[in-house]
Amino acid sequence: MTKGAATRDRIIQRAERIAGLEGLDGITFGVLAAELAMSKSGLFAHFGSREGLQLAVLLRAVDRFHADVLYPGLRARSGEPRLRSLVHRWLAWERTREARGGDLLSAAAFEFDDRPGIVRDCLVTSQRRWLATLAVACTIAIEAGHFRAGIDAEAWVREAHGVILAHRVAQRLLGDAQADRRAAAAMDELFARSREVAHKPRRRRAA
Amino acid sequence: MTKGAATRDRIIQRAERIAGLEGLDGITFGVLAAELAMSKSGLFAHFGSREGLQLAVLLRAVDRFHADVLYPGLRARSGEPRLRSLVHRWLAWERTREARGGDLLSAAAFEFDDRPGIVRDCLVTSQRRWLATLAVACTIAIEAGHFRAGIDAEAWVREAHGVILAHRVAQRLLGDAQADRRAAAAMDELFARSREVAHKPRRRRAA
DNA sequence: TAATATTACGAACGTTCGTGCGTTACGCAA
DNA sequence: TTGCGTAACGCACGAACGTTCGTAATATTA
Repeated sequence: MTKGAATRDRIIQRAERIAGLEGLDGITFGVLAAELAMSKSGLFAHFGSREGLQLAVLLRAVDRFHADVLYPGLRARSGEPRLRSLVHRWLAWERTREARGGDLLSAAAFEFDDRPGIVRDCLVTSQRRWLATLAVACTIAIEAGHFRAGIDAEAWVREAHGVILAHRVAQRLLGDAQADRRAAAAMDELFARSREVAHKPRRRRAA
Repeated sequence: MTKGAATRDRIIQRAERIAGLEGLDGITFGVLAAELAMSKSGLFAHFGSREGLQLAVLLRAVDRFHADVLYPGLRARSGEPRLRSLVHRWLAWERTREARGGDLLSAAAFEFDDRPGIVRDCLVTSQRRWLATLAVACTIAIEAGHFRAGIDAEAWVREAHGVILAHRVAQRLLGDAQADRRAAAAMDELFARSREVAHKPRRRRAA
């Protein structure tokens, strides 16, 4: 059970890159076979169906997300530092556009929002869990006194989510060269605004 | 030049609905011909190419956006009221999911962010223009004293954009039944926070 | 080395895709 | 009513799609 798993890995890895650029629906056995110098059928046998391949790619992406974002982020000190760590890693993940487009997940969120199936279900589950995790972290930050009392944790998470999504559009579609910096600034602003301190007149920070 | 334009309209209208559900790439002459009880070739003749059809659909969507969001929104009183009108109409447009999925534009923003071509170019142009328009409206609101001085208009627009995008994901992918209300609340919060007033301790408004 | 499971292949299938081309039906003005 | 230009059609094409299947090659184990 070693050889098969290895090539399966190679396949998924390659497919992940395609999906990052063209979307999960851009994955086809034909081009994948050509890129990997394999036969379509040999490729097919590993997944049983196209949907199986898409699902495998999605699950792999989720695993990577956990490894790169969730787990390292959780190691930070509980409360606001942990939330900040999680969110900034999220942003960094989203930013990773080189080669294997790192943002397969949020792209799929738009691609599959109206297309029933296992892929969508899996995507919904993972997204829900991730956002819920962030909401918990936010709640802890509030209870720890790092954040102002009265903050709606779920609204906070939606706001962070919005920053992520807007960043992606700015960077990839609109070609804003400073999208990274601006998104980070927006995220910082969100944190600053949430802190439990006196309400002095705020000054803007962006250039 | 009446008969042809009429069926062309019918075609685009139908294609727009498909694109709202499946994305611009979900448009195919085959299914379109079946739905319209026409021949593929007769359909084809109206647009010259698939890309031509996609472009026509996109342009039509942009026109609708202008008619439903931009122009009515601009009629509001200059300054914060106009900005508010624009943004809430934007949200309402995005929310229109019945039948012809109203959000073709932001879906396409993710679909075409890495796919060169006329469609993408057109999309980029229209998006840039829209966001710039909002930024101008925001600037005016600042100069009119409706908004706090020191606000970064472009950052403000990005934040509103984020609310729109996060709303879409919450509504269509995650199935949040209260997505509409929450997005409107987030938008209101953004406005409240931007106003030029004393900084009293803010209370949350969401449930 | 022999036997056996795993892994990959090649060819073909039925569809559907976008796109051409020659021809027919139709709407409108003379 | 006749003529003409536009609009729509039928048909066919090459390519790519996902999928199936029988078979060859390769690993693994005895």
